[in-house]
Amino acid sequence: MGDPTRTLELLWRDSLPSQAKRGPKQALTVTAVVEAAVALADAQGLDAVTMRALAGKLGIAPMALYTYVPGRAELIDVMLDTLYAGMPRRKPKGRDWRSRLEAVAHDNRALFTRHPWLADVSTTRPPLGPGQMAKYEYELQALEGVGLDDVAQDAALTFVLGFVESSARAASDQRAARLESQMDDGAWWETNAPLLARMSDPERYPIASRVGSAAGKAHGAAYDPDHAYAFGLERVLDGLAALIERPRAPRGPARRPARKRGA
Amino acid sequence: MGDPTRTLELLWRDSLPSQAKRGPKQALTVTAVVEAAVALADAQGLDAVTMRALAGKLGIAPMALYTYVPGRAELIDVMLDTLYAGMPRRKPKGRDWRSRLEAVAHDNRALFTRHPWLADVSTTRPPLGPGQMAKYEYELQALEGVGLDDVAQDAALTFVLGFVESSARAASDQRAARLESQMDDGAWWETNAPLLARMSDPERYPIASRVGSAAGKAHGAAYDPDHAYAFGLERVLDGLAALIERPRAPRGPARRPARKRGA
DNA sequence: CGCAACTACGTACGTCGTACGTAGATTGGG
DNA sequence: CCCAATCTACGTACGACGTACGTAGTTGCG
Repeated sequence: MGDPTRTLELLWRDSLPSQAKRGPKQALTVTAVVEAAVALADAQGLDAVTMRALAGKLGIAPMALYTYVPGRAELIDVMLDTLYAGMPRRKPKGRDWRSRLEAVAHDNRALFTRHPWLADVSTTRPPLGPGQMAKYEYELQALEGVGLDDVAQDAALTFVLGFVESSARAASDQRAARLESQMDDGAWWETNAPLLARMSDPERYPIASRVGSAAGKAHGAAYDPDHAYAFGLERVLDGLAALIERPRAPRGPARRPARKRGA
Repeated sequence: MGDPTRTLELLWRDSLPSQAKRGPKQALTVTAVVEAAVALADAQGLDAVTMRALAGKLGIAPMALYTYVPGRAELIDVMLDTLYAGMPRRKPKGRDWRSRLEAVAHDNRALFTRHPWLADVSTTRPPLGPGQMAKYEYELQALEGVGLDDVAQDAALTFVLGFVESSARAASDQRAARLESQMDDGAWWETNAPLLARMSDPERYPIASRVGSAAGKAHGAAYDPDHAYAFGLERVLDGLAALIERPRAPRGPARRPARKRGA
């Protein structure tokens, strides 16, 4: 990422008092630049967002971009926050925490689906912009009033979002591998099966062979992102349920004894 | 990553029948190249593993590397598989599945700690090398005999490993941000607090302000990777427990009705 | 022995982000 | 009102990077 302070000013540019400036007016706006960059990334991936390509799309010289944005890293920061700002904000407060959290997960997954290049960006610790802020506020609502203290609330949300990002990244990795090798999973397997069969005999790897081929047959591929997401989300929510719906005990150990935290 | 078939041959190079070759013998071995690359990545990060730098370290010309490895992408594939091959393989079969899985998670986390550049690599779907294979076989043992069918066994392991990678990546992102901004969390906060205070008033973002500052105070930073890992791992295991230790019911719905899989 | 195959490597190309300097437009202060 | 301060836009250029390509030299098989 880029220089944090400079990025902060950029992110909050709309809320910031814009003092009158001396020189000529800018032909474009930061927002327009960011939107063009997002469109470019959506269409051709993050690698296609080069300063030259973006400038060409906007009809300006490459170096003119630097009057809008300090550098490529900061541009990407703003792209991310812009997307966050545009996420849906429903009001599903009436239902149970589980469906609320599920909705949060789905919305985030949808964002990764719509903008696959997000998988190439560090979304865990982006600079704190207005979009991120509003997103955080909104998503925390899903966990309000379920009996978690503030620290646990934050940790739980981080946990859910981390899972969604992780599965989105796995899906993106698979997509990239498929694109690169120019063949689908079936063709890949056909090409490499002979070699693999000779290498990975079921005697050396009995469980791996059994489980691996079972999973492969079930999904029609070595890895099924949709199934991994559906499976994982259930586990994530069940895991949080064990924390939230733990039998009320004002003090003392819960059903299971407390567990030491490993290194 | 690189060309799959060529990479496979490279990965299984030790098990493959090496037919006698015509020309002069190679001065180095693929293994030596890979080990040097790992050392370089450990010391200075994955970006520092340039073909020129690696060649310099090995005392050969940059282009000579291409006689050992088809390209940089394939080199990284082999680096990853080499690390997998060297992971510890204990025999904790006696204990319960939970501590077995916990050990698997810890071992993987330790690998990310020892080699932080792994966070920059797609570890979810690497080419199937001997290291990956042995790792898969070993880690599946933790889930043998707990009553999961083969497909669920694979999904459960993927789930656990995905979590570990996700938290490792978050930790790595934070480390990178710290390095780049040249200041620790305290200094960053001091610098940017005035700006942030003006932007993010607690009236617009009440929950975020409350929870965010509580989490910040508890960890002494905006994000605590160790806590996120400890918290998350408990949830991961609890979530799997809900699947594994589900009350035996030969057929029909479990305690909760089956859930539809979202898009 | 001769030739095919292989290693090692030097040069060079096309890509990238962006530092730097400059020309021209704009506007606030005297 | 004017000019100096200040900002925009941009051209050129630098130092990375991965790696395509061609060549010289070495080895071992037939």
